[in-house]
Amino acid sequence: MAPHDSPDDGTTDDLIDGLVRSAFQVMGVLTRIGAEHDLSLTQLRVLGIVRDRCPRMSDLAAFLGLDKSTLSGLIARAERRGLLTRGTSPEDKRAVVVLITDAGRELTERLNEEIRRVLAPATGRLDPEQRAQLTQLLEPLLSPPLPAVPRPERPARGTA
Amino acid sequence: MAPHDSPDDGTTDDLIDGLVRSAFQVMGVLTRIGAEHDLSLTQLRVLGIVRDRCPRMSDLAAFLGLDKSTLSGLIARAERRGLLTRGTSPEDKRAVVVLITDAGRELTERLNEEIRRVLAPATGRLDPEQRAQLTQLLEPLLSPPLPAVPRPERPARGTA
DNA sequence: TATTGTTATACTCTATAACTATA
DNA sequence: TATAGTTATAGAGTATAACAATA
Repeated sequence: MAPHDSPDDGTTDDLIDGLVRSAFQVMGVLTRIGAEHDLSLTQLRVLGIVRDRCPRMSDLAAFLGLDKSTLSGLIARAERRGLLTRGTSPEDKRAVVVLITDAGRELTERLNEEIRRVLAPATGRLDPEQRAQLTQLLEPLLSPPLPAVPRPERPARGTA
Repeated sequence: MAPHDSPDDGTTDDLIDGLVRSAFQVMGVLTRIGAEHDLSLTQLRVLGIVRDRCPRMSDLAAFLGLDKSTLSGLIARAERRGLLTRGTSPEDKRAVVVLITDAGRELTERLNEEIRRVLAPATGRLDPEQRAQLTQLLEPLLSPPLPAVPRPERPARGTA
């Protein structure tokens, strides 16, 4: 009867169904808005991450679940468009850090506004109390984001 | 102060942040599980849709937000692997309907089990009551799925 | 020797344009 | 004439393998 062999559930299967459907819907919105600005979903995501972080290539790749080589191409294309820049870490001369440019930051802002605007009809179907409640219920499910370290402040004592 | 110029909000921006993060997380899981079976995210999704529907190519393309030509390739690859078949509509000789095969259905079942298993640690962080509540709060945000019409029953009177 | 990135290669995903067949 | 699909083509996204530089 039940979709699988858990004792009593049903709540879990319904929840997963809702989460998956909502995920596809959100991705649809992000994909469309990105496409209107010639950005893939991944590039949109990279912009959102690099907006307040300067991650190393390898950390970013790991976070995104992509191979290093994939990231090389992704960053190269964004760099060619003037949205991102590569910098070298003072601590490790092998490492490359990804930095957002002013143009990239402006585009990211515009993108975020559009996302809020397009999603507004949906989120508006809940009242503020329900929105807060939904946000709270979602929180325990979320994995932690990349630590938001804007820049390495310490001059890497011991290495230099 | 506020991320944009709404009157009082904050609840909306936090909610969107949560929805976007949860979407990327769910997509990450689906992408990984799909990849383990040599399926792209889109193909995984198509299988899930066609599991209990026989949509026409154009309807499926519209629902997925893809061009018809993109879907042709997608279905062709899945057909080559024996997961789907093409059929012709009795009502409209131009139309092609997409049908799942037994192998496709079995794979879809296995995929769904894996998704539930991988997502279990996350959903398990909520108790059943919270899961039901979260599902309910998500519901108003969701667009309707493709109508689940398994097969055209009526022999298309007037055309034949 | 191990790690960080890049490059070369190959395949999938995707859209645009041109085409065929049916309505 | 318009709609449903396919094919050809081209560009982006992706991973694997081989490589250079640094740790």
